[in-house]
Amino acid sequence: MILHHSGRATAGRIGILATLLAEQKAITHREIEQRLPQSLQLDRVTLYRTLEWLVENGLIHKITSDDRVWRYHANHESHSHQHAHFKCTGCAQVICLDSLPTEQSWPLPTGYRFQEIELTVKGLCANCC
Amino acid sequence: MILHHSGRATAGRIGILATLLAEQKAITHREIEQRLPQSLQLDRVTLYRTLEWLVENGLIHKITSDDRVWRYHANHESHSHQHAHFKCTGCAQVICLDSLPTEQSWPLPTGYRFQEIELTVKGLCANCC
DNA sequence: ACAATGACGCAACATTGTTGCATTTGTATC
DNA sequence: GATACAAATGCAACAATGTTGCGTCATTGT
Ligand SMILES: [Mn+2]
Ligand SMILES: [Mn+2]
Ligand SMILES: [Zn+2]
Ligand SMILES: [Zn+2]
Repeated sequence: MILHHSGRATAGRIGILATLLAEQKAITHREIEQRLPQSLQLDRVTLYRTLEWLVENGLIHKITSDDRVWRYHANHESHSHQHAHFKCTGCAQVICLDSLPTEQSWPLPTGYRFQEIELTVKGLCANCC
Repeated sequence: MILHHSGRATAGRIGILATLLAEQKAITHREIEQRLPQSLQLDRVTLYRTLEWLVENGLIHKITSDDRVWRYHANHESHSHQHAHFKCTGCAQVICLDSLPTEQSWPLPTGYRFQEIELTVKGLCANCC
């Protein structure tokens, strides 16, 4: 748990990051709240702001989804900065796929500039199959 | 404007579909509301339900985004059922890319079943460059 | 110990979309 | 064309997720 970043290493930040590190999949604000220990009951807003801070400092990343809910996941070294995700259409679980969708230049209209790619594979997880 | 589908060909449905057909890019519920003619002032809920109906009947498709807003676009024959999208990080505009992201089997964990792919390229449009 | 700055908690708000239900409208049948 | 039925609409209330403002508390550097 290295927090050599702009800002303070508070109990909340450490606990939230630990929670995310302990999780294989990407989880929602709600799920994080539920997993936090009794000793770490913090306000929803603080949780939102802490997650934002962890994202800005490159310790976690967040994933958009079609259910309008952000999911958060720790930045393990195993997967690169940019990677694809899988979302189960049965249980809504989201996992990170380590394979990059290749930055093969996408044929954009002329004058358009490429920045990044966002790729989600949908299907059924092993449990929901 | 062929509406040989389950349900009625009401003024609202025809007007909304016409609005979407007249648009190059995918637009939001808000934007559709603004573009509707004076003679077609319908309730927000009706608009939501009509859009849902148009999606179910395969006349339009909707696109998820990181701003938690659905964008809708008519199903022109030019782009296939499955296609990628581009979102401008400057003006939030979304267009459909006609090139398919290839259904090359993504390496999912064992036991997982592939259903579909959702791909958004982000960058700057010609105006925002 | 003190002051400055950052983090936190609480309340209120914003946005987007959904649900229930009564009323209206379109369509098939007569 | 009138009638009956089902579908579509309008309105109000609700739900879920996330944001903003601001006063208070805690951490850190001096
Ligand atoms: Mn990920
Ligand atoms: Mn499209
Ligand atoms: Zn599942
Ligand atoms: Zn743009």
